[in-house]
Amino acid sequence: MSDQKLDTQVRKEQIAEAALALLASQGLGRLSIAAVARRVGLVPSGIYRHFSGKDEMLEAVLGLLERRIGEILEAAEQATRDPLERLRKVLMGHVRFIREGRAIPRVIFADDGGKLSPTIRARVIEILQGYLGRVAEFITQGQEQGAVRPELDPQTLALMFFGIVMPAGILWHLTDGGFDATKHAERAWQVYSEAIQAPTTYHLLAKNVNPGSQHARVNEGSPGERQ
Amino acid sequence: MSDQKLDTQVRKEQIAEAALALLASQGLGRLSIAAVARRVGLVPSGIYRHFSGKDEMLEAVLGLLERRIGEILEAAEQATRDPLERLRKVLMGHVRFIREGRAIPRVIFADDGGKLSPTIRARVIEILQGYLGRVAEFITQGQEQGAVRPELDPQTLALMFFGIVMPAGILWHLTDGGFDATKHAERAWQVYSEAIQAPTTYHLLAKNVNPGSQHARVNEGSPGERQ
DNA sequence: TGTACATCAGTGAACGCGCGTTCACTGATGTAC
DNA sequence: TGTACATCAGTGAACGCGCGTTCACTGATGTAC
Repeated sequence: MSDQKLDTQVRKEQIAEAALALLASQGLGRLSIAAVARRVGLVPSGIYRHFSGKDEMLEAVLGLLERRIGEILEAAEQATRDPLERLRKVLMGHVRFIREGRAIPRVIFADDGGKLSPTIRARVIEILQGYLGRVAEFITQGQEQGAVRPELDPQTLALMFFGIVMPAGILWHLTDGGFDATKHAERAWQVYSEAIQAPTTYHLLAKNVNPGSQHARVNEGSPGERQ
Repeated sequence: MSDQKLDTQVRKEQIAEAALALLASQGLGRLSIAAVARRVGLVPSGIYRHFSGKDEMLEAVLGLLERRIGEILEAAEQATRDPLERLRKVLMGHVRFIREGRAIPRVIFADDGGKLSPTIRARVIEILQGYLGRVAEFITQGQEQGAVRPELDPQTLALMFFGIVMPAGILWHLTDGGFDATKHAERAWQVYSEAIQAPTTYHLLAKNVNPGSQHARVNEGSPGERQ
């Protein structure tokens, strides 16, 4: 069945990668050893050369998922210093993942009706809370910079942010891609960002026009067009 | 196993009810004939006296679920004429259901990784869209009455509303009730309702002071206290 | 009111299926000489 | 460079389990006389 023998370290990664790809369409609970083995070109029992059992494989795939989520967050952090813009980038990153059939939301929200072992379940919670914590950090940064209303609870806003992604992902999967997740995300983002934004947002333009300035002007086009 | 023989009409309802109760902890895909039978005091094969197969049973349980959701919406409609207040009541109704371990969100969002038959999947979409449609109606009413910003898309707002309930339900289940869904719903509602509210909300008091009036005043206490 | 019968809800054994897992094996690969 | 051997990734048959489903049966219930 398999073309060649491979080092277990390489195979482990291959297997985790294959499992992650399958998660997009199957959910964590329904992911089978057989399906993963088939995708990687092995016979089901071959998986046991690299993992002691299903749970150990799931832990590997969750670790991979965690890294992928981290990558979206880091990409957003590196793309801009504006916290709101970072959040928008994260949102769009998620939507892209959904559309590409990659797993992120499916795993986290499917939750699979208690089929998961306590270990795996705890790991899912850990990843979800880690994610929400980092989104909340973006929001806190926004508050410190005066871009986000200071009276709002970052944790609540983080979960509401998640509440934009999740239903979009579910509807997208449920309708086999018929639901336009991108459009929803864009529209919802407009409502969301306006809701959390502090009344005056000079600082937002400040970074574009003159990073150090506290008093840039609003909506007057590109710097060169000033009258 | 069973104490008595019952009319199939009665049993059908019992079975659907038992299945709905189990959905809260199991999700639609993992719901087993055996578990439902046990709960209703029958042997697994006994279910087949009343339903031709699992799918027919699931259709019955989805019908019941649809009615339950309808009840929440109707209770909200009868409780008040204020569209925003109606939405708040719907939200709190959902949260109560989550806390009582009743099914609504679990079923709809679990989506169970493609395990569902096309018929059942279509039915889930139908119920979800019916629900979202009615929430969108509340929002449209709010716009007509001037309570909700007219430029916002009702469908988007409906899905964002769903985005408050869903993550709360998932976290609640995932943490075995450790997550405070009520508190989240209340905080999220504050953000959400403020975001969608039209800047001036005269009409809100109008209904309390004088249902027919277009020009009631704001924030001056009870009608008797007018100066 | 009492008896005979048809109906049909409920039973339990049995099935095929996919699953996770085990285990004795095979044979390609890398290493020691 | 060539040979002998140990290692260990990959195999395929077999298992127990829970699942949905079937089927011949049992026996309580309601009805006809």
